[in-house]
Amino acid sequence: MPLSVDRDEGAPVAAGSREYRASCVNCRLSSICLPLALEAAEIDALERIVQRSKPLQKGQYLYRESEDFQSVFAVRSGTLKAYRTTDDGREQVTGFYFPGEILGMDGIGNNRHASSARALETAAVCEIPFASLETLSAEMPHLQRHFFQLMSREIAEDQQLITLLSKSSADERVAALLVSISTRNARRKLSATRFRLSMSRVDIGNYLGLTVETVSRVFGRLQKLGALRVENREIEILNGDTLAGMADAH
Amino acid sequence: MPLSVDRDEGAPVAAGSREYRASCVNCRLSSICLPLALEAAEIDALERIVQRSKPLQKGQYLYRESEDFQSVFAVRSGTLKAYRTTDDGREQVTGFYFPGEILGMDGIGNNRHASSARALETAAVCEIPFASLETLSAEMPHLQRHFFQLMSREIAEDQQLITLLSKSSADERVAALLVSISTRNARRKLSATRFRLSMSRVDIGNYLGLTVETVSRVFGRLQKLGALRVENREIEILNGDTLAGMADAH
DNA sequence: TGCGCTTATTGACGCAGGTCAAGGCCCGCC
DNA sequence: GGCGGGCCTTGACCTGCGTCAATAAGCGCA
Repeated sequence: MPLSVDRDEGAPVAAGSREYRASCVNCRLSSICLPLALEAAEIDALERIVQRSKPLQKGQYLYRESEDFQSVFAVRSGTLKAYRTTDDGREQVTGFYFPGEILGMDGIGNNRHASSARALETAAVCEIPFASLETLSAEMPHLQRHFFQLMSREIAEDQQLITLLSKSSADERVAALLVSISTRNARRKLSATRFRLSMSRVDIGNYLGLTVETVSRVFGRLQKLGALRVENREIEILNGDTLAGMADAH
Repeated sequence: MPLSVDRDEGAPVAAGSREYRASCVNCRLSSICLPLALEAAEIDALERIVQRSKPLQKGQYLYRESEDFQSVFAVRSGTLKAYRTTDDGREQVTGFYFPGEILGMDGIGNNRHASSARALETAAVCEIPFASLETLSAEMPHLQRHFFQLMSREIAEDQQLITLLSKSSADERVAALLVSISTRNARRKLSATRFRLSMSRVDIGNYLGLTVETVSRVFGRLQKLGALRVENREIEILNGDTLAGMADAH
């Protein structure tokens, strides 16, 4: 039996709303996506620009590299990966995005998506047209600040990945990813110790700058150490301290 | 004889202004730092918040990791490096900043600098208090957009570095850095083919995820290939195409 | 319930780049 | 102008991870 199901995590806590327009007030992810001290009127203005689009099937694109940039997106449910393609055709996964997280911000710079994004499983997103967001930000200082902060954090996270790729061993990289997923799960009130990986070993390896084989061997090693129990894509963290220790050592 | 001297590249084109307040209108770097269609009144408002601080000596800190975040900075002259320290004391250089470029944006996310920055040689910067910038951005849509774009580009550049670290050989990494420096020099109307590296081999290696020895050997190899002439920190690019080819291959 | 495809594991082997060590050179300082 | 310390180079050796290859295990589909 799978440890988690693919439910719509962004669903309103109280059921009943059947309108199409987004309802940020009722969204249980808003504490992650919009941790803002906004007035009721402000939230209303925000909801007016946010659109819930239809769910993406596994493998479907949310946007593609070098397409016109129009919107950023908040994940409601499911997982997406973002990746860029190098001139010679290789791919580099630049991030995994879980419910409550925002993606697409790398396209603002020159009005063109700098990466592609596709669903790793059935996923739903909220679309936030960037032009509207800009207008609204000028009127709502909280919102402006919030987006500056979101982007800044994305920079800081990328720098952490840079450090990881540049300085850490295969074991440390995998440990760091698992810790990251665990932490992000906890933020969403899901289990920090048992979860199902939505990405393949190939994606993990690609993200961490490793081959599939190495990722597989690392899982084996971590399991032998007793830090982990791996069963296909189901993960159980048996010793979080060991894992955390590896993650930021070196 | 060194190929370049350490002059104040941000100096006004026309001499004579002796005021302390920044003069963006006259700054020859403004096309890089502020490529904006701003009204005279707007530029004036901007200048009022920007402060020229006293020059940094080589090795001096502009800011330190985990210090309170107050401002972002634009480089006027010289070069700075930004780096973060991992829990176990290792350093990871996350970027080099040349005249006209902006640094410090990774601190916005949680009001604390996410990295340290220090001068690689005598350097001067313009300080831009972020609180003032936010206020001004709310009034000046162009400016707001400009900063969203700047941050977005920083994300996109970090992603490029991620790809480089994850997928490229030592030769390709070094080639990519040299091409990057060359391009950025050209933007500032300096020679794209002859320049002096302001950073040590250690810094280069650290940035690119390589050891000093490897960097040194790569310089040797590139020289043997006839792509480059290296004399201590003086670089002459003899075959830009070869270099560019290596930089984005793989 | 079985077929075929994709995904994951495991082993054997090679190599790019790390590590260790030894000089040499540049440059600031007295 | 010579002394000292950091910076850079070069060589010899070693190892972690990539590569190649074979097999197994999951999963959608009929």
